[in-house]
Amino acid sequence: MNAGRTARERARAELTEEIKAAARRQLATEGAESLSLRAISRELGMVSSALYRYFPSRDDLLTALIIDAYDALGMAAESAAAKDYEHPLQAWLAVCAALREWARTNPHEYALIYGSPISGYQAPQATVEPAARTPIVLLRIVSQAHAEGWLKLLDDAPEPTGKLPEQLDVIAEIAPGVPHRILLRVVIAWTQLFGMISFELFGQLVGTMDPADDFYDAATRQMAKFIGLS
Amino acid sequence: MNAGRTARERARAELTEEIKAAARRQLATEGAESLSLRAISRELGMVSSALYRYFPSRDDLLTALIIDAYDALGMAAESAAAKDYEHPLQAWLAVCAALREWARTNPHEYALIYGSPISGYQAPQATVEPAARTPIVLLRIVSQAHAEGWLKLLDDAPEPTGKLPEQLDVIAEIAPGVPHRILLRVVIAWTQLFGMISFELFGQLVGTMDPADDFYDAATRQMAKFIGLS
DNA sequence: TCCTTGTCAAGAGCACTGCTCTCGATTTTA
DNA sequence: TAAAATCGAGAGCAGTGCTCTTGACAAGGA
Repeated sequence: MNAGRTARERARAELTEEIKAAARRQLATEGAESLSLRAISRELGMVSSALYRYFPSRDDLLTALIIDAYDALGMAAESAAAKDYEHPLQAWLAVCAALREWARTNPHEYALIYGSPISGYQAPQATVEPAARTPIVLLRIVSQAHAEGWLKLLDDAPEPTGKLPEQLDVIAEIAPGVPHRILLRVVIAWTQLFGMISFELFGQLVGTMDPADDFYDAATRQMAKFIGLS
Repeated sequence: MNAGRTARERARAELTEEIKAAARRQLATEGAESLSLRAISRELGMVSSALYRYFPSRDDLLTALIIDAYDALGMAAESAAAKDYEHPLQAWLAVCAALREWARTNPHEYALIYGSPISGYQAPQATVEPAARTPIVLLRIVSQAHAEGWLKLLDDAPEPTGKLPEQLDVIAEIAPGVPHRILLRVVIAWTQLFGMISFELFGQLVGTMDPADDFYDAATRQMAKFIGLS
């Protein structure tokens, strides 16, 4: 990490990390929107203007935090998928559980990436790749399950039409060989998954399915079956 | 509306509406978080402090806007469901389309109610009832379809266990007689629906399923089939 | 009709925010 | 060693939510 380079560059890298750490700390207690550069600089014992040498604007700091959050979530999914499972269904369920677990542990960071976009904030291209890590994990499970002959749809899923075939072709690059009918259902399951997590975290389930443990378990199982993982 | 009452009270009611209208206007262009009381008062030609006579705090204004947004969305769903359909599936699809339509037309108001909760803002009890309008519409369609014998699950959906039975009992009050297995799937479809809308609006689909028209249509159809509306 | 009471907009002011610019001091590079 | 790049500190600007006081006005009872 600190390979060679001048003392200045090492100090800069360290301080950059310290700023992000303080920002994350503040993010956890307050909210995403009330993240204050001045409060961070105060916590770090420096003057607010000095902070702009490391992050040109508040949005740049947010972008860094967003990328870190995507990476952390992707990492959680990947390490859950890395274990050995007898059946791909177990891998699917484990990843789903890990995603929810991470979201519940870091609600504000989850809201940062899957909540409403920050006002006047445009997500830069750099966030696209880390954002793709999580859905890629899900797709790989399905892809591998398909290759090993585990997938079996129990109803006659219709063949996608319209713009869907070419859109699914893009996704098929990650999961080669998987039929479009199944890929479409994976995307549906993906939206269901994060819709469910968001609803739980954002309080939409209060009064009905909250606490959502059993609901989450049942839903992930049924959606796994929905895509052919029985 | 303006029944009787003194001139003062009528003026107050009018100004309250004007403030909300200006806030909505500002909400549409800017974002939810950058909603400024001072900007509103400037637009209305009054001094900022005067605004506090109508809304004690920014949160109170937000609460009013949230309730209005829930009501507008609920209204969109209800009027879509009010038409005559030959088959409940058509009603389901119409309501789903109306929800997406409203969300795409009023993205910031949608984000206000289904996005990340405002930092330090606690949704008051008054928002619960208007928030329930939309899911109730969906449940009524399923309930009526069940009563008329339209519902038919094509796979062997498992019977809900754990805390689910008593949680689904609460929902069953709106859709009496509908089996728990189906109710659970309606909730799953509900989370899928709003997960999909949020993903489209918040830019999570860019690069893959965007534009999402065909995906939305296919997903709503498959989820309708998932709950037994064939 | 007068007059008290309650309501109202206005203005000043506080503490906070993101951000910019300048100024010396320090470090790196040539 | 000298030039160039980088750094933290400080002042300052324009904006924010919110509070408090002041004086004007309308409503309703005597």
